[in-house]
Amino acid sequence: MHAALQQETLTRSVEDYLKAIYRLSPEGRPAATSDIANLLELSPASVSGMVKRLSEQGLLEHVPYKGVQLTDEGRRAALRMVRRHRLIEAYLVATLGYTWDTVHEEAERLEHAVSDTLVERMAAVLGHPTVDPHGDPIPAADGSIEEPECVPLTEVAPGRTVELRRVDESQPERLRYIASVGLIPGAAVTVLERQPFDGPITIQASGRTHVIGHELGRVLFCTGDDGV
Amino acid sequence: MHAALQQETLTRSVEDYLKAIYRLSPEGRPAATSDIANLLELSPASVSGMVKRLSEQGLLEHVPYKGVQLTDEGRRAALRMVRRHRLIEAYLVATLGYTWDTVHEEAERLEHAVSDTLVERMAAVLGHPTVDPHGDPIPAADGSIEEPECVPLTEVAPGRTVELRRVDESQPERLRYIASVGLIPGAAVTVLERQPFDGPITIQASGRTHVIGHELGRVLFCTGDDGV
DNA sequence: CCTCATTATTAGGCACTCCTAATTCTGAGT
DNA sequence: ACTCAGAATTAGGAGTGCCTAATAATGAGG
Repeated sequence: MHAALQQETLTRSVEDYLKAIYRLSPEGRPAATSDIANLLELSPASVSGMVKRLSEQGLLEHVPYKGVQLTDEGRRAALRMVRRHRLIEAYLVATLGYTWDTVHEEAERLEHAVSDTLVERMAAVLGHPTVDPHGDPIPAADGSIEEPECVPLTEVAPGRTVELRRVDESQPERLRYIASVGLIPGAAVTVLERQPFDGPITIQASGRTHVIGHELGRVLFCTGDDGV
Repeated sequence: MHAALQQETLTRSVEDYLKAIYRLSPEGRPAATSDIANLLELSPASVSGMVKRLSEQGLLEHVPYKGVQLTDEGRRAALRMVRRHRLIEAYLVATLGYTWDTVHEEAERLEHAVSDTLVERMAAVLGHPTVDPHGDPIPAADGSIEEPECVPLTEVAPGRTVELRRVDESQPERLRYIASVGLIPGAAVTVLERQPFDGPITIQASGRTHVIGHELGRVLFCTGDDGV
């Protein structure tokens, strides 16, 4: 009821908290104070304080010492930010020469400044894209979001060829490396070999063979021929 | 020396103060506290406080009870914001369907969020424009700005035909009216009649005749055939 | 079931940016 | 010169959002 009123008055910080909590609570499992503090690079004490305020405002449900979850209103606000962020990334890459390693930082600031009108115009110019440059799905304006069923490359059986859908990484240097190896969303990747005990993975992508670490494999999400 | 360091840390508020003071001190004449308060819609007391802090930071020169001027460093920062604002306006109008009456508000928020990189890319996409949609000159990246010699329409002699260069107005409704009468930058305007005592002005623009109030005439800046 | 490391919260502070109310300064007109 | 309205400043206070240090709760291992 007062959602519309508050929507106008969320501060930059609040928007960041909501986005972080959204990111940290897949399937609505509660997020821990320390994880939020880590993600936002703040002290746990600061997070405790803000969480308390946001709970009182009805954006979060907080069980002290247990964790925090978004309310419906909080989730709406979070998804609005996610939509903005990903559309801005898509727009900057498509029209202003940004690359996927540089676009995150710019979007991180712009997402708090753009109007709904501007976001929707960018979406229209791009033909209403459904994924951002990293392959992350873009929530619809009504807040609905469709996460494709993906598995990390670390779980693809040797011999299988899969399509790379999403790269869950934000460090620019790592992204540049990943792109340099041809691992961009849409690429076909064949797993040639997988060493046991979280060892390296040998793959073929864009016709070349590469050995990648297990840790890197964990951020590369793929769908296979059978839909998984 | 510490200019570069501070550049990174100017807050939104500080940027707005600098921009306001720049606007209020043509030719470096000091700006009055109350004028700044008016423009930013703040109390004079708030302005006094901020002015004191910014003076201590070296962005302003303040003579208490007299007025405030930008230092070189403050002017640089102000011009940077003006450049951003006007380039953003030009970009939004050129590529995202904005009109001159709606673009100011969006730019007002974006100017605080964009990176130098983004601003320069927008400039490049537009072919480095020199004026914004209202005809205001866009400062160069080095801070130089070239104000064309203009006179308000209220000072153009009857019978003269001039070119409308700049419309110094930001209220959307007024801008829509002005555009509806064909008074956009670049338009040729002939002054047919001027009533005395700040009375209305009869003009011809886009082949039609209009009578406009003195107050409106004061925001329409023109250059004539003889350069003035 | 008790202890203790981990995690979270509260307490107390600070910087920023705004406010209203009270005070002080300035300069124009007598 | 003096007064006084208007402009500017200072005083005091509030909300946000962060911090460090101190305290409290949790739950895993002995």
